[in-house]
Amino acid sequence: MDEKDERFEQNFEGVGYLPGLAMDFVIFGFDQHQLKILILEYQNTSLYALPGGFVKEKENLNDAARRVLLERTGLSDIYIDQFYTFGDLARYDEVPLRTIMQAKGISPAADHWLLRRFISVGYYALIDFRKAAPRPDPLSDTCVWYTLDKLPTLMLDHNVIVQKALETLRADLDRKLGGYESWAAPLLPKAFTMSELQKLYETILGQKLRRSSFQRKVLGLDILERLEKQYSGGAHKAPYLYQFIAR
Amino acid sequence: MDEKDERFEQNFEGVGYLPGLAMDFVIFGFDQHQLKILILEYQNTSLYALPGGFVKEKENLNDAARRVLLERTGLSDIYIDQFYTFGDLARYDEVPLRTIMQAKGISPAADHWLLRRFISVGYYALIDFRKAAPRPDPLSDTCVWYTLDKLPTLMLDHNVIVQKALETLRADLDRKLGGYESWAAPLLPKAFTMSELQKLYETILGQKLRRSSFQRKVLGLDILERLEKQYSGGAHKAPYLYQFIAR
DNA sequence: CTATATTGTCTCAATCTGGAACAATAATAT
DNA sequence: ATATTATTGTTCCAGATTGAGACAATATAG
Repeated sequence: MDEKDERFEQNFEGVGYLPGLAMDFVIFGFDQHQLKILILEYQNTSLYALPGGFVKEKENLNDAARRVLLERTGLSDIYIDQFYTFGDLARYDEVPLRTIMQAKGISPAADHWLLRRFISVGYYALIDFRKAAPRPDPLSDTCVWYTLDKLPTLMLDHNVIVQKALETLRADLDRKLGGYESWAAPLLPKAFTMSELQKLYETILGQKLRRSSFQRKVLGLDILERLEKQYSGGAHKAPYLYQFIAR
Repeated sequence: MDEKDERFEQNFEGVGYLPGLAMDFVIFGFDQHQLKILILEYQNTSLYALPGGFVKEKENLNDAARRVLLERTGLSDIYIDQFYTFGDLARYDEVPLRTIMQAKGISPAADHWLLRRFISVGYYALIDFRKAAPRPDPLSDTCVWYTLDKLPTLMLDHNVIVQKALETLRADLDRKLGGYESWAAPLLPKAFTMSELQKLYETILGQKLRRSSFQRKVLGLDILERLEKQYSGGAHKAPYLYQFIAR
C-alpha cells in the first residue's frame, strides 16, 4: 500500500478526522473575461460537486481549508475567506454519495461515516487560473473549470453554496477594494491594463461600470503603480500597464 | 427526576446532540444609550462565558440557534445572523470547563464529551432589552447584561468572538440600513425620536454622526413614518416620534 | 417671563459621480 | 503612404451627495 492509498484508506474510514464536519470550497478563477469555478466530476454517475474535505483531529479549521485548497489546486499562500456554515438537515442525502461509492466499486455499510449527516463550512478562494493544477480527489475522476453561467446541477446543496459565495464576494468587493490587500492580484497577470481590471470587476459584479469613474476611483485608492512599458496588440492606442503596489 | 433534570442529564452526557459542534451567541441589547450583551456567570469560579448550546441530531443548525436564543432570553422570531465559525485548536481548553463542573459538584471523566475539542458557530442577535428575560443555563448561575466596554475577561476565545460579532454588525450596518428589514426595530421603543435612532447608530459604530446628514439619509430611505403625537419630557422643543413602516 | 437645551429646517460650499467630449495613437484597410 | 477604426488618457461640466453650520421654534426649568 503506497502513501496515497494509505491516505485514501484513512480518509475513507474517517480515521483521524472530526466526525460530522466537512468543508466545501468555491474556488474562483478568472479566464477569458469569465469567472470560473472548480467542479469535481464523477464518471458514470452524472454527478457534480464542489471540492471539499474534512478537518483532522489536531488541525485548525482554517489550516484544513488551506490544506484542501493545496490538495485540489497545488497552490498555497492564497487568500481564502470563510463565508458561511451550512447546517440544514435537508442538505444531507446519502443517495448521491452511495452512488459515487458504488461507481468506485465500494459497497459502504449502511452506517458508513460518509453517509451520515454533515455540517459544512463554506470557503471561497480567488486563485491564479494559469498557476492552478486542478486534481480530483480520491473519489472523483476529474476536476474541471466551469463558467459560472454554465454550471451543471450540483449534488446536495452545492448550488446554494455557490450562490452564497458569489453574494459574499460581491458584497465584499467594495470593502476589499479599499483595503490594503490586493485580493484581485491572483486573478490577473502581474501587469495588466485598466480595462482588464475593469472587466474583472464587471464580471464579478455582473454589471457594467463607467470607464472614467472606475479609473478615478481605483487610481485614487493608491494601490496601483503605472509601469513605463506599454501593452500592444490591438488596433488602437496602446494602454498603460499597471501592477499592484507591493506592501 | 423531573423534566428539567432529565433534559439536563441528556444534555450533560451529550446524548442526542452532534458531537464536537457548538454554537456561541452574542446577544446584543440596547439600554441607556449603551450596547450590552448577555454573559453567563459561574459562581465561585470567576469564570464568564457567552451563552451557547449544541445542535440536536435531527435539527437544522439555524433552528438550534433560535432554540438557544429562546432558552436564554425567552424570545422568538428574532433576527439572528450567523457570522463566523471558530475552529482553532487553541480555542479549546478543558481547564475552565472542568472547573465549572467541579464547582457544580460534578467530577467528569477525563474523556467527558464537554472536555473534548469543539468547533463553534458564532451567531449574533439584536433583541429588545426590555422584553428579554435572561436565564442561566444548567451549568451557569446567572445570565446578566454587560456593557461592551465593561466586559470581563471571558473564557476560551469568547472575547475574540465578541469582537468579531461587533465587526460584522458594524460592517453590516450600511447594507442592512438600506434593506427592507428594519433590524433596528427590536432595539428601540415602538415609537422613537430621531436622536434616539441616531444615538443607537453612534453607539454601534462607536463614533459621532452629523445630525443633519443623518436625518437626511435616514428619512431618504423611506423606512420611517412620522407620527402625529409628540414626545415630551425635556426642557426643549418636543421632537417628533417615528416608527418603522410595516412591510 | 426669561433662560436653556434641543429640534426642524434651510443654506452654502466642498466633494463626488455620471456622462460625455476630445485629442492621441497602434494596428488595419486602402 | 494615407485614411480608417477602435480604444485609450484626459478633461470638463452638470447634477447629486455630503459636511458644517445658521437660525428660528418651542417645551420645560428657574
